[in-house]
Amino acid sequence: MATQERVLDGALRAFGTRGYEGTSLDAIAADLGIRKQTILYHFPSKELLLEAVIDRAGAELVAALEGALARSGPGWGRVEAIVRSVFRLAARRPELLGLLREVSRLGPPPATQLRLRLEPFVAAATVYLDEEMRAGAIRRQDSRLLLLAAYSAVIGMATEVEVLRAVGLEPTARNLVRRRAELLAFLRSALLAEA
Amino acid sequence: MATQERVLDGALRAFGTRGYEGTSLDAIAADLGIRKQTILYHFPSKELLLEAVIDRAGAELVAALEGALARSGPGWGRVEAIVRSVFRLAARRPELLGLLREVSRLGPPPATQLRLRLEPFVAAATVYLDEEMRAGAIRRQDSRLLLLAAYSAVIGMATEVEVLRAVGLEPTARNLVRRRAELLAFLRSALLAEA
DNA sequence: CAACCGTTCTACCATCTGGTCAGTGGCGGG
DNA sequence: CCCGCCACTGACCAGATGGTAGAACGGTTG
Repeated sequence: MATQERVLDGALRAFGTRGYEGTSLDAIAADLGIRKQTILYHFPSKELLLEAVIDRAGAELVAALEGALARSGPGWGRVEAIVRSVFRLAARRPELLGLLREVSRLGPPPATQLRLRLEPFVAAATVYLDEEMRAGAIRRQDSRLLLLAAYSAVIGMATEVEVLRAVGLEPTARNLVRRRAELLAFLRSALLAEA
Repeated sequence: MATQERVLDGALRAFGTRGYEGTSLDAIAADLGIRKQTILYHFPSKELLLEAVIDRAGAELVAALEGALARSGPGWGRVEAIVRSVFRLAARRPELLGLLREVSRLGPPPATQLRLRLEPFVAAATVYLDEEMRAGAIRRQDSRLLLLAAYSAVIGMATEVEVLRAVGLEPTARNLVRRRAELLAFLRSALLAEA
C-alpha cells in the first residue's frame, strides 16, 4: 500500500484508541516501521495529519452508513440497518467509532470539520424521523433530540467497554450480538408509536 | 482552602475537560498560581494524582446520586431523580461527567478503580430495574444491558455538546431543560411497560 | 550519462514533560 | 532560643515531543 495511506491508517488506529494527545508521531511511525520524518513529509504537521484522518474517517463512516441504508428496506428496516452497520464497525473498525468520540472531545476545530462531513447524513436522518412521525409510525417528539438520544444509546451500547464491565458483562463477540438485539428492542419501544 | 484540595479541584477540572494526557502538571499549577513542585509534594506522581482525583470524583458522583435518590419518591420517581441529578451535574460540574468519559477511555487501571467505587450504586440500580420488571412496571429485558443503554442516553443527552451542534442545536441553559424533558419522555417509552 | 524529482533517511533542535534535590520560610514545642 | 517539621519553591535533569535541514537513494527523462 502507498505510504501515505498506511500513515493515515496507522494514525486513525492510534488516534481512535489512544487519543490524539496520547499518541506521538514516533509511536505511529514505529508501528508502521518507518521514521517520523516520513510522516511529516506527507503531512506537514500533527494537526494537519489529524485533519486528513478526520476527512478519511468521516468519508468511511458515511460510506458504511449510506451503504447500509441502500441495502435496507423501508421504515423500521432503516433503523435496523444503521444499528447493524454501527455494530459491524464496532467489531471490525473500533478505531473509527473511537475517533468519533475523541474528535467530539477535542472540540471546535476538529469537531466542526467532522460535523460538516456528516452534516448531510444527519439532515437525512432527521428528515426520516420527521416523516415517520408524520406517518404515525414513530412517537411524536423533537426529531433532533431524539436523534441525539438514539445516537448516544447506539454508540454507547456498541463501544462502552468499561461501562459494560461495570455492569458485570464481558465484551465478547457473542455478547456484542446480544447487545445489538437488546439495543434494537430498546430503540423499538423508545421510538415506535404504541400499536 | 487547603492546597491539597485546591489541587484536586484543579486537576479534576483539567482532566475532565482537556483530558489526562492533554493536561500537564505545569498547566494545572499555573491555573492555581502555584509551582508544579507543590503538586508533586502532595501527590508523588501524575498517575497518583489521577487516582486521587478519581476517588474524589467517584465519591462526589455517588453522593450526588444517592442524595437525589434519598429525596425521591418510589418507582418512576427514582429514574426522574437520577436524570435530574445528572443534568444538574452537567450544568454545574461538567468536569465530573467529563472525567467519567475520560476514565473509561483510559481503560483498565483507572477505569477499574472508578468502577469499584461506583459498583454498589450500579448493583442497586440493576436490583431496582429487576424489581420494577417483576412488578410489571418496566418492560422485561436484561437489566444490565438496559442500564447501559439508559446510561449512554442520559450521559449523551447531558454532555454531547458537539453532537448537539451537529443536529443543529446550541448548548444553552434553556436547551438543557428541553433536553432533560425530551430525555425523560424518551426513557419513559423505552422503559415503561405498555399501560 | 546527467540532471531531476519524489521519497525516505540521519542528524539535529527547541521546547515541554514528569520528576529530583536541595534548599527556604514559617511555626509550634522543648 | 533554636530545633525540627511542614508546606512550598528555584534550579535542574533526562527523556520525549513536534518539527527542520540536508544528504542519500532510486527511478524517469532529456
